Amino acid sequence: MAFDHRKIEAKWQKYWDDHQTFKTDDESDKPKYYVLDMFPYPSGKGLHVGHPEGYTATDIMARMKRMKGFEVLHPIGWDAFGLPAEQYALDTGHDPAVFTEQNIATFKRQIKSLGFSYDWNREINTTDPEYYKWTQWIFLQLYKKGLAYIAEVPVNWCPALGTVLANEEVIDGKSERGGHPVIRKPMRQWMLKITAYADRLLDDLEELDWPDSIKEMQRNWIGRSEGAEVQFAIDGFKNETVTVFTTRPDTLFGATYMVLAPEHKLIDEIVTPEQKQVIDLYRAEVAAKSDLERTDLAKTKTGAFTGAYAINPVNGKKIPIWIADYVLITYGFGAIMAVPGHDERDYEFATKFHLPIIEVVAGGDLSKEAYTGDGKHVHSDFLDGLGKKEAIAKMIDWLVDHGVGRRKITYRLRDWLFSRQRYWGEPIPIIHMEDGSLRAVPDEELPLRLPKTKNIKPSGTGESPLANDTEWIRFIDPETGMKGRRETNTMPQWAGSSWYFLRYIDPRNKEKLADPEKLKRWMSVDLYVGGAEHAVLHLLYARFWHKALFDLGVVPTKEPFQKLVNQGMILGTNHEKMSKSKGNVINPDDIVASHGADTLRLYEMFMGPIDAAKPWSEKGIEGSRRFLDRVWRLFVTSEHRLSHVVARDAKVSEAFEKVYHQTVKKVSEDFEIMHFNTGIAQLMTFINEAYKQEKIPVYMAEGFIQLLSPVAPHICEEIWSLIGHDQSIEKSTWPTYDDEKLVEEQVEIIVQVNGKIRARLQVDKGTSKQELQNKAMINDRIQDILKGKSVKKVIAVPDKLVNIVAK
RNA sequence: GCGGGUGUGGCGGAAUUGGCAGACGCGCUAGAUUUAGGAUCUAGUGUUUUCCAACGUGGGGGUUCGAGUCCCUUCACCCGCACCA
Repeated sequence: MAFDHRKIEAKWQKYWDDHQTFKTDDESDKPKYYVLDMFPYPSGKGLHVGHPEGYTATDIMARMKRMKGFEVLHPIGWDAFGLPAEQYALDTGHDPAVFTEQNIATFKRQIKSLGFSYDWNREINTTDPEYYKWTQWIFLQLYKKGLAYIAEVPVNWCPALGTVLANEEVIDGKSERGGHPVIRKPMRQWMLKITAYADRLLDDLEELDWPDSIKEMQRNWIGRSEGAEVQFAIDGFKNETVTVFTTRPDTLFGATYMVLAPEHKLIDEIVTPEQKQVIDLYRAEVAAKSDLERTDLAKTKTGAFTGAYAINPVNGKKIPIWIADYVLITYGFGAIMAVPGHDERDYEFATKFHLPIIEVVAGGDLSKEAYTGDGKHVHSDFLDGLGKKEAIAKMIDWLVDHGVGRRKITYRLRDWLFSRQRYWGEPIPIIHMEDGSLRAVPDEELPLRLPKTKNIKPSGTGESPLANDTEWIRFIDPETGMKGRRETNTMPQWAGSSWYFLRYIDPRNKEKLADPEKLKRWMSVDLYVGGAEHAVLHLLYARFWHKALFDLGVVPTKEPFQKLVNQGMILGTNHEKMSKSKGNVINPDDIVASHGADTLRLYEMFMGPIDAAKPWSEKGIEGSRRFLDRVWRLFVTSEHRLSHVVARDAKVSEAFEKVYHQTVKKVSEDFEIMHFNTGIAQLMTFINEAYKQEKIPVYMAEGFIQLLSPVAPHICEEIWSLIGHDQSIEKSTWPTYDDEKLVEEQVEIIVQVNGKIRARLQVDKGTSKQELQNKAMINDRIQDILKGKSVKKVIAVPDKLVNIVAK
């Protein structure tokens, strides 16, 4: 009889709950292991099959490490603020808090049904005031350190909806809901100065055990670029200069014009009356373009001449100042010196508008294209004859000496836009006083609670719905009587997820974010598993907050996540991304009901490497179930007793004994490096062999069940108890293997002639090269093949092969 | 365009200090069992070929006694970034 997964899984899930089997002991003196899943957002749709993949991987590690003698911290919680709940609330008139609570209940039920070994005592929720109290506290620390500031920045404003939209809510310049036009509108926003940490975020990547692709993406995102800033005087304007950033100051003699971004604030001042109309027209044109169009239409360059001229500081030449949208206001100084001879974009622009192109680095053919390579400088006065590197250094020295420039590093990374004009987020604990000053809410008044309110509709002014709550925003200083108004912006979803891994360590602490001693014990996270979609934003924000907290002395490590693994996506059976519209979605609830949680866990780990994208297969999941059935039938009788095949004094062949020890070794090693698919394959091999045995010793049955238990814990607990144990298998010690049982006395050697296998030899292990060669040469078949040929060379590799080269 | 990755039987995938390609699973074939089917157990299963054998890791080239693995080149697909001066 096959095992009854419904009964057994429910039984052991209850047992684990009742016995608090997975409760983490802070007092333990075992070595620690902190294994973490990325913070789930409890969406109304519930779990999809991608969740159990990462969760099973971490659960296997957690369960195995416990059996290997580690004190394991394996927590879970809810990243529960966010847009979908607010949108649902708007659509239905319900309270997002209630909706969120229901979603969490669904997620929790689903996660529990999969039998993950979380310490549920440490469950946290970002929407819990006891949690967001500390999110607000961290914000205030950043504010006090000067890392949070208010700036006017353009946001996605939708006049029809009367609200600001997140980037992902804007599709082709229209609102995702309703298809209303969205414009870029400057608004006062809270910003976090992540750029102050750019270099450290970049440098510290080196020491992290993360996938190279993720590190590379972070490097590109930060986009550090070394060069120089150069000041250009403007002809006819004594008090104005334009500063540009360039990575190629050595080409300054080749600068034949200058380009400002259309949003550059100097344009209005310097534009000549004759050109004003052209410029205004062009700027209007650009403003009408969405970001997408601006980059999409990048094929042909556009621009307009201001009529003004800048003075090239190095040779005093007048060069025209243009504006063009290929220069971005958000990068560098929003202005460039154009060197068409040695920059492809400038070349294209200069060609189109018939601007002069001068060669200052030899080596290319400027009649065809820009030359961006290295070479000797020409037409460059004091740089002539120098290569790129020396020329850059010399030019920077010259700029510094003449007070018109200096070495400069810029970053692609911009400061973090931290405000959201939304209700369902952490309130920013700041009060705007009527005298214009800002006041931080005192620590002892935290948490600043999100008010319960019926009206979470957009305020219409671009402020968050909190502006509707006149009672909540009003503030009067009890001492001075000065009035103030609470900040109505809330925090983005990234806030709560930027530090949650710290709270798991001490989730109920009322005095502190977490006890420093406990932080010291548990940080950093030893293994962090999640999807690659968080490669940049979440992982960069969390690293930034962590470093700021490190500087404040709150946390003991400068990086939060030592090892990171991205699980690959599970595709539909048609090898395409699962989506409702394609009708290829697999619901884990259905699989748990039909095949069981153990089968789902096993199958997801067996499908392929953890980090690869893999298609789902109906037949595949059945195969995994079949394997568990085979395990069950081997060890358990139809009367639900331990099979008589398992015997204490069973004698087994050396060959089978070897398979067992090989299995312990391979599974232990493979699981340790998260090669679950190959480890499981070895478990299958063992069962295949075990089926051919008359008797199986108890210790082998136990060892096998222990090895399988991290993957399929319910069935293994059941068999473990049938073997006669009265404690959870979790409390047992991971099996060991005996190296001596693995030693081969004889090995098979292949004999090749010219690289082709012609014979096999059984020889003693460790047979010398010379002897191998002799044995190979006297082999009948080899003799046959070598007839009429002369041996040129013989390569012998002990315990592996002999290769005879013959002509 | 730039950066990163992947490419192996009918399918998912094994194999890395360069040394027996295809472990394990799915599917398929045969046998046993069964009234039958399903399930189960056992064996087989890269391609071509009567045999000997030859061929075979996206394509082409190279290094080597020996290449899925290293180098060059090329193609296809996936992911990320996208005028970053």
